[in-house]
Amino acid sequence: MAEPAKSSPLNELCSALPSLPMRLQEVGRFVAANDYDATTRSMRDLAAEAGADPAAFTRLAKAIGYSGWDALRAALTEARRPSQTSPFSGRAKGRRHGPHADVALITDKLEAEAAGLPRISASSVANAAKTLHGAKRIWIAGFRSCRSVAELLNYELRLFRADEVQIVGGSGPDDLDLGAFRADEAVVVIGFTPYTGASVRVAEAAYRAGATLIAIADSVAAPMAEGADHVLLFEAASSPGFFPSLTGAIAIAQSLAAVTFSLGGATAKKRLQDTEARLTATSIYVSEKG
Amino acid sequence: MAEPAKSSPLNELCSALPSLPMRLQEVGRFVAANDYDATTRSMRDLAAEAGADPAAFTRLAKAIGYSGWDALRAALTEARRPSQTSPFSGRAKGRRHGPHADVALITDKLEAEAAGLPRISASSVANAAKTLHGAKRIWIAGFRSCRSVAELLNYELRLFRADEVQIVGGSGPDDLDLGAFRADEAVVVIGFTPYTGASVRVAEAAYRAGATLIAIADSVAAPMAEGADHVLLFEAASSPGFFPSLTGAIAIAQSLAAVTFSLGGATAKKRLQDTEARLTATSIYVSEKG
DNA sequence: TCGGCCATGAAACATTTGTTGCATATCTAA
DNA sequence: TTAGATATGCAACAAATGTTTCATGGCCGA
Repeated sequence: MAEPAKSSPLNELCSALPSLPMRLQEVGRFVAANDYDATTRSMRDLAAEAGADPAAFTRLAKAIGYSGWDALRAALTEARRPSQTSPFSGRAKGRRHGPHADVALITDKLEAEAAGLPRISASSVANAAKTLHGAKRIWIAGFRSCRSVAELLNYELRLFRADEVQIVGGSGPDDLDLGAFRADEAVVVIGFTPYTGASVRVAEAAYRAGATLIAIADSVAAPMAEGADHVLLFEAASSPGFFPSLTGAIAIAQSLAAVTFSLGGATAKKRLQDTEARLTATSIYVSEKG
Repeated sequence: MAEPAKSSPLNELCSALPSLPMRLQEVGRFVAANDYDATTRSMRDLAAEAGADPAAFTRLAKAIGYSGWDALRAALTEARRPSQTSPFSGRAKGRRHGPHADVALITDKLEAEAAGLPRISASSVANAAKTLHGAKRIWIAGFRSCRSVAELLNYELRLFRADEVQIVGGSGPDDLDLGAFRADEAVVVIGFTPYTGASVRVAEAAYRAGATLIAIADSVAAPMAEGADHVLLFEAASSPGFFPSLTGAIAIAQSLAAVTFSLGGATAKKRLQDTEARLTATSIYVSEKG
C-alpha cells in the first residue's frame, strides 16, 4: 500500500525483506548482493549458486509485487542500464542562472572529465603502444576537432621517430595518402560522434592495405572502429558542455606516445635528446627568467 | 596473424567485422551498439529488434571464434561486469618494473592528470570567457605541442564565431599577424616550459597593441604571462612521462569555449546550429547506423 | 494431542531458448 | 553465361528456462 514511492527495485526488495519467510530472505539477500548476476544468469543457475530451490526465486518476485521472476529481472535490468548519454542534445540543457552559473558549469565539466580519465583502459593503450613500436611507419588521422589530437600525437611521436610518423593529409589531399598504407605500417584514427566520412575512409583504407589499425574513439560502435586491431575508448559525452570533450582523447594520445617512447629504449632517448638539442640551437626556446 | 589476444570481446568483434558477410556485419554492429541489451535480453528478442534472423546471431558468434551465441554473450557479460576496484583508490603498487610496468605508467599518468583537473580555477576561466565574449576579434597562438591546443580552441570558437577567430600564423608567417592586433581584440597564448620564442613575441605584441592578453600556461612565471590580463594555470609537469601533459590545457580550452558559447546566448546557439546544418548538408558527417 | 496453516523442496509442465538442417537466393570466378 | 561456392531465411529440433503443482515437514493455536 503505502510503498516508499517508486525507488529502485533493489530498494523495494530490501524494504520488503524483513516481512518475508526465512528462505525468501536468504534468496532476497543473495539477489541484492549479486544483482549483476541476477540480470545476466538464469534463475536455476542462481539457485544452484545460492544453494536454494529455483522456485524460491519465483516466489520472491511475487512476494514483492511482481508477476514473476522475469518481471523482477526486467526491472533490475532496466535499473542497471547504463545512462544513455544523448550525445548532441546536451546543449539544450537548462542553463543555470545566477552570478556563478558559469563557474558551476566549468566545475561540473572538469569533475566529469576527471572522473572519466581513470576509466581509460591502460592495458589497451599499452598493447597499442607495442604495435606502434613495431610499426615501420605511423600514420595519424583526425578531422575537425580531432585534428588537434592527431597533431599532438604526431608532434610527440616525431620527437623520437621523426622520419616514420606522418599525418594523413598533412601535405596535400587526404586521398593521396590513403593508397600509401602498407601492411607493416600502423594507422591511428581519432574520431567521435558525429563521425566524419574522411575518418571512416582512412580506416577502411588501412584495413584494405592490411596495416594495423588503432582507433581512438568514444564507442566501439564507431564506424572507424570496425576492423581495428586496437580500440581505445574515451568518454566524450561524459562532460556537460556544448561540444563533446577531447580531454580523454588527449590523455590517451599522450599515454600512447609516452609508452611508445619508453619501449624505444636508448635509441628513442638518444633521438629525443638530439631533437631537443637542435631546437635549442636554433633558439626556438627562450631561456627562462631567473 | 598474431592477435593482440588480451582485448575485450567487443574489440574482437570490431576487428573481425569487415571480413564478415553483409548480414553478419549488420548484426555485429547492432551487438556492438547495444551490448548491454545483448547481455540481458534473448537472442530472438534482439533479432526482432535488429530486424534480422535469429540464426544470424549464432552464426556471428561462431564466425568470430566462439562456440555459439551463449559463449559470446558470456564473454560480453564478463566484460561488462562492474569492476570491484574503486575508481579513486590510490592503490599502492610499488611495481615499477616487470611486464606491467607500462600499464602502471599509464595508470599513474591518468590518475595524476585526473587529480590536476579540479585544481584549475573555474572562476579565472569564467572571467577570461567574459573577455572573449566582449572581444571584437580573437587571436589564438600556440606553438610546438601547444599548437594542438590552439587549434582545438580555434575550431570550437569558430563554430559560433566564425569570422572573428583566427590562429596566429595560420595563413603565413607569424609576424604578419603580430602587427594586426588591435586594442579591442583578445589574444590567447598557450605555452609551457620550455617556452618558445614565438609565443613570447606574440604576448609582447599583444601587450604593445593594447589587446587583452589571455595566457594559458603552467606557471605565473611564464614569460608570456607577463602583462597578461588573465592567466589560466594548469599542471603540465604533474604527470609522469617523457613530456609535459597537455590534458589540463585542453580542459581549459574546452571550458573557455563552452562558457564563451553560453555567454553568446541565442545568437551563438543559432550560429552553431547553422554551422552544424552546413556540415551535415555537405555530408561531412557519416550517418550513424540505424 | 490434534488440525489447520504455511513454508519448503522435488518433479512435471508449457514456453522459450539457442541451434541446426535444408532450400533458396546471391555472389564469384572462369 | 554457367558452375561452384557462399550467404541467408525458414522451420523443426533438443535443451533449458520459468512456472506450477503436489507432497512433505514443521510450526503455532486450540
